[in-house]
Amino acid sequence: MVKRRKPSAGGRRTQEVRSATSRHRLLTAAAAEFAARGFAGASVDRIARVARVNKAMIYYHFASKAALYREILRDMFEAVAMRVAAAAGATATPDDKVRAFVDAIATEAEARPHFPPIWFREIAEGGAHLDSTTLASIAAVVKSLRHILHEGCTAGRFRPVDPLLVHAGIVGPILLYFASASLRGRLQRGGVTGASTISRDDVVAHVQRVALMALEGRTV
Amino acid sequence: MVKRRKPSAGGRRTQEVRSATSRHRLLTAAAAEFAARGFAGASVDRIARVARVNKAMIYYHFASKAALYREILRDMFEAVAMRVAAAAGATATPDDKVRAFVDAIATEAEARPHFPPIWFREIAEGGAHLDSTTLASIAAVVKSLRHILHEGCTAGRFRPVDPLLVHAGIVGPILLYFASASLRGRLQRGGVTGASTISRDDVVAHVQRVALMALEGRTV
DNA sequence: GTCTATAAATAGATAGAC
DNA sequence: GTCTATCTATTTATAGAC
Repeated sequence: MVKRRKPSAGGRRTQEVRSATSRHRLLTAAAAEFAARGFAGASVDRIARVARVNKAMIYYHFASKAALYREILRDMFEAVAMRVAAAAGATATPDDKVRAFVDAIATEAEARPHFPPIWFREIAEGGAHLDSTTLASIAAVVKSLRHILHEGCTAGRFRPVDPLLVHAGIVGPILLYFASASLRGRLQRGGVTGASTISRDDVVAHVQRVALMALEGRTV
Repeated sequence: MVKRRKPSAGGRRTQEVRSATSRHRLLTAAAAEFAARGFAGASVDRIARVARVNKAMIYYHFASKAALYREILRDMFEAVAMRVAAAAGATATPDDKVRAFVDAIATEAEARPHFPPIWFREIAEGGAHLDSTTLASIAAVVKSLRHILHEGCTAGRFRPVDPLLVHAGIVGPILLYFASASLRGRLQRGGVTGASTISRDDVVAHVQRVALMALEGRTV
């Protein structure tokens, strides 16, 4: 998923493996740091300390703090775009493809705990750190969804709805659910009942159902 | 909306007005800074510069950077909780109350441009800066919604659905829409069509419709 | 690939004059 | 209420030894 770009192209196998470990540890620690404090608030000292790697190694593997952050974003959205494209390209009914789209978003959000917080933060700053590659991945997600919706329309199953509205109706709740896990815990202790009894499957099933209802012909 | 708490309780009228202006300018600048860079990334120097106020004034009006941030959070969520409580307490059908709830969230998100980004960021750090007052406001929003849903169930209009699922289905898309305005612009220029043609009313109407469908008896 | 040492700028916060 | 000046810690990043 994460590929090395810079260091010695002709490096020996051992070097590559060692480098991958150090690089990978940095990426993991950095993802947690960026999720918890945002880009501007993240500290490269702290990232290096958590990764148990010398700080100078950050600048050996990456050009800058911003480049490290962009690599995390690129990796995150590439993975989402690929999983969503697989859902859209499969052989299935439009209904099942919508369900698969919802599941794909949830699966990525669950597999990468730092994805929902980082995505929220990147939205908050207007996508300031998104390079063209990552922007293309995000666009690909919307395009996959539009493709699914168009198929559903052609098949007479869906009525025409703006893909971005459907996208917001799926991604918004899913990200909110995964990003707010710890906050729900605090709310529940504060008297809001039924907060943490919702499971991942409950949320996915609910969002799938609601998305499909929004796409059907009926109007409230 | 924002009330002074600390400075001289017996202050003269003129002082209070002067103070309110300086304080208000700081709060406005700080909200923009926290929205754009997050709590850890925000700089009190920059806040003071944008507010055209001496940096030391921040510590005259507020105990610390954290206290300033908490005051912004408190104000934001108090306003939302009040508007939502008004929607829940009005004389109307359960359906109309759900519509009013959606509209209340959208109205606050629109009136305070820094609300969606700050809310996203605060979720991203697990509500680390939420004091008990603000936590109570957030809980009150969920309680208002639960009250509306319960009324609808009693009236035989709604089937029982977890309020937090409905909450996520409303708040997630609305915040996503308002927070991602500038990102949608970039996506559209990158080839995703139909991105910026969606209006506030489109989103509100869509979320209202979808929320009500989710609450009806039918199952997909 | 990994380390130490350090440069150069900026961070949050305070003291004290007016 | 408002200001200047300043303390101390931390920031990103680099130079250069090994």
